[in-house]
Amino acid sequence: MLSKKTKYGIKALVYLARQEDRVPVQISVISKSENISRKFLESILLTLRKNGILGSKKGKGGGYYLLKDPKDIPMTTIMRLLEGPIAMVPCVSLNFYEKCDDCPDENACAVHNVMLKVRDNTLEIFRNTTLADLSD
Amino acid sequence: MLSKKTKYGIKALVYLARQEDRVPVQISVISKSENISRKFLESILLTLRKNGILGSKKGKGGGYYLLKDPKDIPMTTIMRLLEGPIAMVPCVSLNFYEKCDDCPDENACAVHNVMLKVRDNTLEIFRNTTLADLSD
DNA sequence: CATTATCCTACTAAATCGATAGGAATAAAG
DNA sequence: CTTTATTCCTATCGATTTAGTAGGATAATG
Repeated sequence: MLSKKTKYGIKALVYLARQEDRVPVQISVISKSENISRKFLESILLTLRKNGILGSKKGKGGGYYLLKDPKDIPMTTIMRLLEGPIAMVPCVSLNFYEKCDDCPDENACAVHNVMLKVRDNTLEIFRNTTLADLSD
Repeated sequence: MLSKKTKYGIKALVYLARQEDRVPVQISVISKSENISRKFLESILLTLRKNGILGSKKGKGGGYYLLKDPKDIPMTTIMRLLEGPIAMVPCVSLNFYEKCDDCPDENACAVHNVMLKVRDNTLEIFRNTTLADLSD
């Protein structure tokens, strides 16, 4: 299940992508429009900024804005940043790989093999979907 | 992320599917073979039995056994039973549907639409994969 | 009746989730 | 230079979920 953090993060990014110019948008504006707790959204936007997706400006007229063109931000990037691994088990994760304690041989593991298939399919979708696609 | 419960459950089912005859297998045998905590596995097998996947026999020579042919047990059934929804958001779930609090219009929601696509793909895989496939 | 197994309920420690609180830092406007 | 508006940052918190554990009840076998 997708966390609210990720869901809210995506919604906020879509909101920013739909802005015509790159003028900073305040947290409170997004939070009201998308029905997201202001403080919670604040922490989400902060991590997006710290990871190079958003820029920010303090003080009056400040807010957040996209640093890149929406079509250059794939879902894989957003998901990995906010949600973590895309795979359902760590042993089939590309970016968050971890060996299973209980499993002596990955290639012989039935779970491993189905989940590999699922990951490939999901990854394919996320790779081919950018923030621009979401914003249409 | 897949819970250990689901992962262990699948592994145990595969173990049972690989048995030649339908003789009951004791929890402790499976737990040792698959490196799963005995007590934890006990509770997992219990829910599988309560949901018509496994049969059980008490006392000496007792244990758990599959009630159906492995090829008649699709991953969808196992997943929904142990893990819950297959979808990443409740608003695109077939069996565990729930409306989002924050979302006034599902069809206009960017998150909804990507996740619908992901669900379709994942579902397709799980529908076409049975316990028999996992056991090969 | 003794042994061997599942059955069942309840409990628990640790982690994660979804926030919330409150002030510091900074930028703009007057 | 002061006020106001905003992000920045750290810390905390209650609820829920996860991954078990404990211990006895129940039933089948010999």
